[in-house]
Amino acid sequence: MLAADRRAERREATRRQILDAAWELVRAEGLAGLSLRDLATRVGMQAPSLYAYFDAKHAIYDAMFRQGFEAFLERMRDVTELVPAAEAFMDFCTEDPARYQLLFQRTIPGFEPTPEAYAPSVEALALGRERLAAAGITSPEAIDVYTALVTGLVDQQISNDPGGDRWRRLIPDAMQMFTNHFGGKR
Amino acid sequence: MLAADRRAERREATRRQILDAAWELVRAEGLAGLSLRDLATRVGMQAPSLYAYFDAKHAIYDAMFRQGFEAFLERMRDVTELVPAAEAFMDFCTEDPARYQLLFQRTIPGFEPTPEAYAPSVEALALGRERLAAAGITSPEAIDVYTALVTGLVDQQISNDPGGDRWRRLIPDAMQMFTNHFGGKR
DNA sequence: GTCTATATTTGGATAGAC
DNA sequence: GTCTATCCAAATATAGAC
Repeated sequence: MLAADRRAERREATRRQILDAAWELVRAEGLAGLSLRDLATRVGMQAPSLYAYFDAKHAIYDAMFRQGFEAFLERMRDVTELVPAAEAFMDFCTEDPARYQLLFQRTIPGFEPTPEAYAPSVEALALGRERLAAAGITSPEAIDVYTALVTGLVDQQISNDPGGDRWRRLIPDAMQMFTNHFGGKR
Repeated sequence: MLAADRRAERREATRRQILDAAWELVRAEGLAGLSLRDLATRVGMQAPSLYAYFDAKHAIYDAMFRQGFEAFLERMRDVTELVPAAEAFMDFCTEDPARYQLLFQRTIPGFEPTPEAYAPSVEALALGRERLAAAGITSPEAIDVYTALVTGLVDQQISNDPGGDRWRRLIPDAMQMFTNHFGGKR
Protein backbone atom coordinates (compact mmCIF):
# COMPACT_ATOMS: atom_id res chain seq x y z
CA MET A 1 0.00 0.00 0.00
CA LEU A 2 1.24 3.44 -0.88
CA ALA A 3 2.05 6.01 1.78
CA ALA A 4 -0.46 8.36 0.18
CA ASP A 5 -3.21 5.79 0.66
CA ARG A 6 -2.36 5.32 4.30
CA ARG A 7 -2.40 9.06 4.76
CA ALA A 8 -5.81 9.33 3.15
CA GLU A 9 -7.09 6.47 5.28
CA ARG A 10 -5.85 8.04 8.47
CA ARG A 11 -7.46 11.29 7.47
CA GLU A 12 -10.79 9.60 6.86
CA ALA A 13 -10.56 7.89 10.24
CA THR A 14 -10.04 11.22 11.97
CA ARG A 15 -12.94 12.73 10.05
CA ARG A 16 -15.18 9.92 11.22
CA GLN A 17 -13.95 10.41 14.77
CA ILE A 18 -14.83 14.09 14.60
CA LEU A 19 -18.28 13.30 13.24
CA ASP A 20 -18.89 10.72 15.98
CA ALA A 21 -18.02 13.33 18.58
CA ALA A 22 -20.27 15.84 16.82
CA TRP A 23 -23.22 13.44 17.09
CA GLU A 24 -22.55 12.94 20.79
CA LEU A 25 -22.41 16.67 21.24
CA VAL A 26 -25.67 17.49 19.50
CA ARG A 27 -27.41 14.68 21.33
CA ALA A 28 -26.26 16.21 24.61
CA GLU A 29 -26.56 19.93 23.82
CA GLY A 30 -29.06 20.12 21.02
CA LEU A 31 -28.46 20.70 17.35
CA ALA A 32 -27.70 24.40 17.72
CA GLY A 33 -25.35 23.66 20.62
CA LEU A 34 -22.62 22.34 18.38
CA SER A 35 -19.60 24.58 18.89
CA LEU A 36 -16.21 24.04 17.32
CA ARG A 37 -14.46 24.62 20.65
CA ASP A 38 -16.44 21.92 22.44
CA LEU A 39 -16.16 19.59 19.50
CA ALA A 40 -12.39 20.01 19.34
CA THR A 41 -12.07 19.44 23.08
CA ARG A 42 -14.04 16.25 22.74
CA VAL A 43 -11.61 14.82 20.20
CA GLY A 44 -8.54 16.18 21.99
CA MET A 45 -7.77 18.99 19.58
CA GLN A 46 -7.79 22.73 19.53
CA ALA A 47 -10.59 24.35 17.58
CA PRO A 48 -8.54 25.61 14.61
CA SER A 49 -7.25 22.10 13.93
CA LEU A 50 -10.72 21.08 12.83
CA TYR A 51 -10.27 23.26 9.78
CA ALA A 52 -7.75 20.73 8.50
CA TYR A 53 -10.71 18.35 8.12
CA PHE A 54 -13.70 20.56 7.45
CA ASP A 55 -13.69 23.90 5.64
CA ALA A 56 -16.33 25.38 7.88
CA LYS A 57 -18.88 24.48 10.47
CA HIS A 58 -21.54 23.98 7.81
CA ALA A 59 -19.37 21.31 6.23
CA ILE A 60 -19.73 19.34 9.45
CA TYR A 61 -23.50 19.68 9.43
CA ASP A 62 -23.40 18.69 5.80
CA ALA A 63 -21.49 15.47 6.50
CA MET A 64 -23.84 14.71 9.39
CA PHE A 65 -26.84 15.26 7.14
CA ARG A 66 -25.47 12.74 4.70
CA GLN A 67 -24.61 10.22 7.43
CA GLY A 68 -28.08 10.65 8.89
CA PHE A 69 -29.87 9.76 5.68
CA GLU A 70 -27.51 6.88 5.04
CA ALA A 71 -28.44 5.48 8.46
CA PHE A 72 -32.09 6.10 7.64
CA LEU A 73 -31.85 4.16 4.39
CA GLU A 74 -30.04 1.33 6.13
CA ARG A 75 -32.76 1.16 8.76
CA MET A 76 -35.71 1.27 6.39
CA ARG A 77 -34.31 -0.95 3.67
CA ASP A 78 -35.83 -4.20 4.85
CA VAL A 79 -39.08 -2.88 6.26
CA THR A 80 -41.74 -3.14 3.61
CA GLU A 81 -45.14 -3.28 5.29
CA LEU A 82 -47.03 -0.11 6.08
CA VAL A 83 -47.34 -0.35 9.86
CA PRO A 84 -43.85 -1.65 10.60
CA ALA A 85 -42.42 1.01 8.29
CA ALA A 86 -44.21 3.78 10.14
CA GLU A 87 -43.05 2.32 13.44
CA ALA A 88 -39.49 2.05 12.20
CA PHE A 89 -39.64 5.66 11.09
CA MET A 90 -41.03 6.68 14.48
CA ASP A 91 -38.26 4.83 16.30
CA PHE A 92 -35.55 6.22 14.09
CA CYS A 93 -36.77 9.74 14.83
CA THR A 94 -37.45 9.44 18.54
CA GLU A 95 -34.21 7.67 19.39
CA ASP A 96 -32.28 10.76 18.34
CA PRO A 97 -34.34 13.96 18.25
CA ALA A 98 -31.32 16.06 17.29
CA ARG A 99 -30.85 13.92 14.19
CA TYR A 100 -34.57 14.19 13.46
CA GLN A 101 -34.26 17.95 13.64
CA LEU A 102 -31.27 18.00 11.31
CA LEU A 103 -32.77 15.64 8.72
CA PHE A 104 -36.42 16.52 8.72
CA GLN A 105 -36.93 19.91 10.26
CA ARG A 106 -34.10 22.02 8.86
CA THR A 107 -33.93 24.61 11.60
CA ILE A 108 -30.26 25.59 11.38
CA PRO A 109 -30.09 29.18 10.20
CA GLY A 110 -28.23 29.43 6.94
CA PHE A 111 -27.63 25.72 6.44
CA GLU A 112 -28.58 24.12 3.16
CA PRO A 113 -27.27 20.64 2.39
CA THR A 114 -25.01 20.43 -0.63
CA PRO A 115 -26.20 18.32 -3.59
CA GLU A 116 -23.81 15.51 -2.63
CA ALA A 117 -25.12 15.34 0.92
CA TYR A 118 -28.62 15.58 -0.45
CA ALA A 119 -28.34 12.48 -2.62
CA PRO A 120 -29.19 9.83 0.02
CA SER A 121 -32.11 11.99 1.07
CA VAL A 122 -33.51 11.84 -2.45
CA GLU A 123 -32.97 8.11 -2.47
CA ALA A 124 -34.89 7.85 0.81
CA LEU A 125 -37.82 9.74 -0.66
CA ALA A 126 -37.87 7.41 -3.67
CA LEU A 127 -37.79 4.38 -1.38
CA GLY A 128 -40.76 5.72 0.57
CA ARG A 129 -42.74 6.25 -2.60
CA GLU A 130 -41.90 2.72 -3.71
CA ARG A 131 -43.09 1.25 -0.42
CA LEU A 132 -46.37 3.12 -0.67
CA ALA A 133 -46.85 1.99 -4.25
CA ALA A 134 -46.28 -1.61 -3.16
CA ALA A 135 -49.06 -1.09 -0.62
CA GLY A 136 -51.33 0.17 -3.38
CA ILE A 137 -50.98 3.87 -2.59
CA THR A 138 -50.13 5.89 -5.67
CA SER A 139 -52.23 9.05 -5.86
CA PRO A 140 -50.31 12.23 -5.01
CA GLU A 141 -53.02 13.24 -2.54
CA ALA A 142 -52.81 9.95 -0.66
CA ILE A 143 -49.03 10.21 -0.50
CA ASP A 144 -49.22 13.75 0.85
CA VAL A 145 -51.78 12.80 3.50
CA TYR A 146 -49.61 9.84 4.46
CA THR A 147 -46.50 11.94 4.98
CA ALA A 148 -48.48 14.52 6.93
CA LEU A 149 -50.03 11.85 9.14
CA VAL A 150 -46.82 9.97 9.91
CA THR A 151 -44.66 13.04 10.47
CA GLY A 152 -47.46 14.51 12.56
CA LEU A 153 -47.50 11.45 14.82
CA VAL A 154 -43.72 11.56 15.14
CA ASP A 155 -43.69 15.25 15.86
CA GLN A 156 -46.33 15.01 18.56
CA GLN A 157 -44.50 12.09 20.10
CA ILE A 158 -41.21 13.95 20.25
CA SER A 159 -42.54 17.26 21.48
CA ASN A 160 -45.31 16.18 23.82
CA ASP A 161 -44.35 12.76 25.16
CA PRO A 162 -40.60 12.26 24.80
CA GLY A 163 -39.57 8.82 25.97
CA GLY A 164 -43.16 7.59 26.01
CA ASP A 165 -45.39 5.93 23.43
CA ARG A 166 -48.58 7.98 23.55
CA TRP A 167 -48.55 8.59 19.79
CA ARG A 168 -46.43 5.64 18.75
CA ARG A 169 -49.06 3.17 19.89
CA LEU A 170 -51.65 4.89 17.71
CA ILE A 171 -49.79 3.94 14.53
CA PRO A 172 -51.70 0.72 13.71
CA ASP A 173 -55.03 2.45 14.19
CA ALA A 174 -53.94 5.50 12.22
CA MET A 175 -52.69 3.30 9.38
CA GLN A 176 -56.01 1.47 9.37
CA MET A 177 -57.81 4.78 9.12
CA PHE A 178 -55.56 5.74 6.23
CA THR A 179 -55.89 2.54 4.21
CA ASN A 180 -59.65 2.39 4.80
CA HIS A 181 -59.96 5.76 3.15
CA PHE A 182 -57.31 5.67 0.46
CA GLY A 183 -57.46 2.03 -0.48
CA GLY A 184 -54.34 -0.07 -0.47
CA LYS A 185 -53.78 -3.70 0.34
CA ARG A 186 -55.19 -5.18 3.51
CA MET B 1 -57.22 61.22 35.23
CA LEU B 2 -54.26 60.98 37.54
CA ALA B 3 -50.76 61.61 36.31
CA ALA B 4 -49.77 58.14 37.44
CA ASP B 5 -52.43 56.61 35.20
CA ARG B 6 -51.26 58.59 32.22
CA ARG B 7 -47.71 57.45 32.90
CA ALA B 8 -48.76 53.82 33.10
CA GLU B 9 -50.75 54.18 29.90
CA ARG B 10 -47.84 55.71 28.06
CA ARG B 11 -45.64 52.93 29.29
CA GLU B 12 -48.04 50.30 28.04
CA ALA B 13 -48.22 52.01 24.66
CA THR B 14 -44.44 51.90 24.34
CA ARG B 15 -44.40 48.25 25.36
CA ARG B 16 -46.91 47.47 22.65
CA GLN B 17 -44.84 49.42 20.17
CA ILE B 18 -41.76 47.40 21.08
CA LEU B 19 -43.68 44.15 20.70
CA ASP B 20 -45.05 45.22 17.31
CA ALA B 21 -41.50 45.88 16.16
CA ALA B 22 -40.39 42.54 17.57
CA TRP B 23 -43.02 40.74 15.48
CA GLU B 24 -41.88 42.58 12.37
CA LEU B 25 -38.33 41.62 13.13
CA VAL B 26 -38.94 37.90 13.65
CA ARG B 27 -41.10 37.78 10.53
CA ALA B 28 -38.20 39.25 8.58
CA GLU B 29 -35.24 37.55 10.25
CA GLY B 30 -36.67 34.42 11.78
CA LEU B 31 -37.48 33.74 15.40
CA ALA B 32 -33.88 33.33 16.46
CA GLY B 33 -32.91 36.51 14.62
CA LEU B 34 -34.42 38.76 17.25
CA SER B 35 -31.61 40.90 18.64
CA LEU B 36 -32.04 43.68 21.15
CA ARG B 37 -29.86 46.02 19.10
CA ASP B 38 -31.96 45.60 15.96
CA LEU B 39 -35.15 45.78 17.92
CA ALA B 40 -34.11 49.01 19.63
CA THR B 41 -33.09 50.56 16.32
CA ARG B 42 -36.47 49.69 14.88
CA VAL B 43 -38.28 51.62 17.61
CA GLY B 44 -35.78 54.48 17.61
CA MET B 45 -34.05 53.60 20.86
CA GLN B 46 -30.69 52.38 22.04
CA ALA B 47 -30.55 48.79 23.17
CA PRO B 48 -30.19 49.40 26.93
CA SER B 49 -33.38 51.48 26.95
CA LEU B 50 -35.39 48.33 26.28
CA TYR B 51 -34.54 47.17 29.78
CA ALA B 52 -36.82 49.90 31.11
CA TYR B 53 -39.69 47.89 29.59
CA PHE B 54 -38.55 44.29 29.68
CA ASP B 55 -36.26 42.70 32.27
CA ALA B 56 -34.56 40.47 29.75
CA LYS B 57 -34.85 39.19 26.23
CA HIS B 58 -36.86 36.21 27.37
CA ALA B 59 -39.46 38.56 28.79
CA ILE B 60 -40.03 39.79 25.24
CA TYR B 61 -40.49 36.28 23.92
CA ASP B 62 -42.79 35.65 26.84
CA ALA B 63 -45.01 38.61 26.02
CA MET B 64 -45.03 37.56 22.35
CA PHE B 65 -46.02 34.03 23.32
CA ARG B 66 -48.95 35.41 25.24
CA GLN B 67 -49.99 37.77 22.45
CA GLY B 68 -49.73 34.92 19.96
CA PHE B 69 -52.14 32.68 21.81
CA GLU B 70 -54.50 35.56 22.43
CA ALA B 71 -54.61 36.15 18.67
CA PHE B 72 -55.11 32.42 18.17
CA LEU B 73 -58.07 32.34 20.54
CA GLU B 74 -59.58 35.39 18.89
CA ARG B 75 -59.24 33.76 15.50
CA MET B 76 -60.66 30.38 16.46
CA ARG B 77 -63.44 31.60 18.73
CA ASP B 78 -66.20 31.64 16.15
CA VAL B 79 -65.12 28.68 14.05
CA THR B 80 -66.94 25.61 15.26
CA GLU B 81 -67.10 23.09 12.45
CA LEU B 82 -64.32 20.59 11.95
CA VAL B 83 -63.14 21.46 8.45
CA PRO B 84 -63.31 25.25 8.77
CA ALA B 85 -61.52 24.98 12.11
CA ALA B 86 -58.67 22.99 10.61
CA GLU B 87 -58.47 25.47 7.75
CA ALA B 88 -58.47 28.41 10.13
CA PHE B 89 -55.69 26.77 12.11
CA MET B 90 -53.73 26.17 8.91
CA ASP B 91 -54.13 29.79 7.83
CA PHE B 92 -53.19 31.12 11.23
CA CYS B 93 -50.00 29.08 11.15
CA THR B 94 -48.95 29.66 7.56
CA GLU B 95 -49.55 33.39 7.54
CA ASP B 96 -46.79 33.83 10.12
CA PRO B 97 -44.37 30.89 10.35
CA ALA B 98 -42.24 32.64 12.96
CA ARG B 99 -45.28 32.87 15.21
CA TYR B 100 -46.06 29.22 14.51
CA GLN B 101 -42.56 28.34 15.57
CA LEU B 102 -42.84 30.34 18.78
CA LEU B 103 -46.26 29.03 19.77
CA PHE B 104 -46.21 25.45 18.61
CA GLN B 105 -42.67 24.33 18.07
CA ARG B 106 -40.76 25.80 21.01
CA THR B 107 -37.33 25.91 19.43
CA ILE B 108 -35.79 28.81 21.33
CA PRO B 109 -33.00 27.42 23.51
CA GLY B 110 -33.68 28.08 27.17
CA PHE B 111 -37.07 29.71 26.71
CA GLU B 112 -39.98 28.45 28.75
CA PRO B 113 -43.13 30.55 28.91
CA THR B 114 -44.06 31.80 32.36
CA PRO B 115 -47.33 30.56 33.86
CA GLU B 116 -49.00 33.91 33.10
CA ALA B 117 -48.03 33.79 29.46
CA TYR B 118 -49.06 30.16 29.38
CA ALA B 119 -52.63 30.81 30.48
CA PRO B 120 -54.14 31.66 27.06
CA SER B 121 -52.39 28.62 25.66
CA VAL B 122 -54.17 26.38 28.15
CA GLU B 123 -57.41 28.07 27.27
CA ALA B 124 -56.76 27.38 23.60
CA LEU B 125 -56.21 23.70 24.30
CA ALA B 126 -59.49 23.54 26.21
CA LEU B 127 -61.30 25.25 23.37
CA GLY B 128 -59.94 22.71 20.91
CA ARG B 129 -61.10 19.84 23.05
CA GLU B 130 -64.53 21.44 23.34
CA ARG B 131 -64.81 21.80 19.56
CA LEU B 132 -63.91 18.16 19.04
CA ALA B 133 -66.41 17.07 21.67
CA ALA B 134 -69.10 19.07 19.89
CA ALA B 135 -68.22 17.14 16.75
CA GLY B 136 -68.64 13.89 18.65
CA ILE B 137 -64.93 13.20 19.14
CA THR B 138 -64.13 12.42 22.75
CA SER B 139 -61.81 9.44 23.02
CA PRO B 140 -58.23 10.35 23.94
CA GLU B 141 -56.92 8.30 21.03
CA ALA B 142 -59.10 10.10 18.51
CA ILE B 143 -58.03 13.46 19.91
CA ASP B 144 -54.37 12.52 19.67
CA VAL B 145 -54.72 11.31 16.09
CA TYR B 146 -56.57 14.50 15.24
CA THR B 147 -53.84 16.75 16.60
CA ALA B 148 -51.16 14.69 14.87
CA LEU B 149 -53.03 14.83 11.57
CA VAL B 150 -53.75 18.55 11.61
CA THR B 151 -50.34 19.64 12.84
CA GLY B 152 -48.77 17.25 10.35
CA LEU B 153 -50.65 18.88 7.48
CA VAL B 154 -49.65 22.32 8.71
CA ASP B 155 -46.06 21.34 9.14
CA GLN B 156 -45.75 19.83 5.68
CA GLN B 157 -47.43 22.89 4.20
CA ILE B 158 -45.01 25.27 5.88
CA SER B 159 -41.84 23.34 5.26
CA ASN B 160 -42.47 21.89 1.81
CA ASP B 161 -44.82 24.27 0.02
CA PRO B 162 -44.65 27.70 1.65
CA GLY B 163 -47.07 30.10 0.03
CA GLY B 164 -48.89 27.28 -1.75
CA ASP B 165 -51.86 25.10 -0.84
CA ARG B 166 -50.61 21.58 -1.60
CA TRP B 167 -51.51 20.31 1.89
CA ARG B 168 -54.14 22.90 2.76
CA ARG B 169 -56.45 21.68 0.01
CA LEU B 170 -56.29 18.15 1.43
CA ILE B 171 -57.98 19.22 4.66
CA PRO B 172 -61.58 18.32 3.70
CA ASP B 173 -60.54 14.89 2.49
CA ALA B 174 -58.33 14.28 5.52
CA MET B 175 -61.15 15.30 7.86
CA GLN B 176 -63.48 12.94 6.04
CA MET B 177 -60.98 10.14 6.51
CA PHE B 178 -60.76 11.02 10.18
CA THR B 179 -64.49 11.18 10.92
CA ASN B 180 -65.18 8.03 8.90
CA HIS B 181 -62.85 6.17 11.20
CA PHE B 182 -63.43 7.80 14.55
CA GLY B 183 -67.09 8.61 14.26
CA GLY B 184 -68.35 12.12 14.81
CA LYS B 185 -71.16 14.07 13.26
CA ARG B 186 -71.50 14.21 9.50
C1' DG C 1 -1.45 18.77 10.96
C1' DT C 2 -1.41 20.97 15.07
C1' DC C 3 -0.58 24.56 17.83
C1' DT C 4 -0.86 29.60 19.95
C1' DA C 5 -2.42 33.92 19.31
C1' DT C 6 -5.58 36.84 17.54
C1' DA C 7 -9.03 39.01 14.52
C1' DT C 8 -13.81 39.74 14.04
C1' DT C 9 -18.42 39.72 14.95
C1' DT C 10 -22.23 39.56 17.62
C1' DG C 11 -24.84 38.85 21.23
C1' DG C 12 -27.06 40.11 26.16
C1' DA C 13 -26.56 42.82 29.97
C1' DT C 14 -24.88 46.55 33.41
C1' DA C 15 -23.05 51.25 35.33
C1' DG C 16 -23.67 55.66 35.80
C1' DA C 17 -24.39 60.40 33.90
C1' DC C 18 -28.12 63.33 32.58
C1' DG D 1 -36.34 56.85 30.77
C1' DT D 2 -32.80 57.46 27.84
C1' DC D 3 -28.35 57.83 26.74
C1' DT D 4 -23.03 56.65 26.22
C1' DA D 5 -19.64 53.72 27.42
C1' DT D 6 -18.42 49.39 28.60
C1' DC D 7 -18.25 44.63 30.10
C1' DC D 8 -18.44 39.95 29.33
C1' DA D 9 -19.12 35.86 26.91
C1' DA D 10 -19.24 33.03 23.07
C1' DA D 11 -18.73 31.94 18.56
C1' DT D 12 -16.39 31.26 13.75
C1' DA D 13 -12.48 31.87 11.40
C1' DT D 14 -7.56 33.21 10.01
C1' DA D 15 -2.28 33.91 10.38
C1' DG D 16 1.80 32.12 11.06
C1' DA D 17 5.20 29.41 13.87
C1' DC D 18 6.65 24.69 14.52
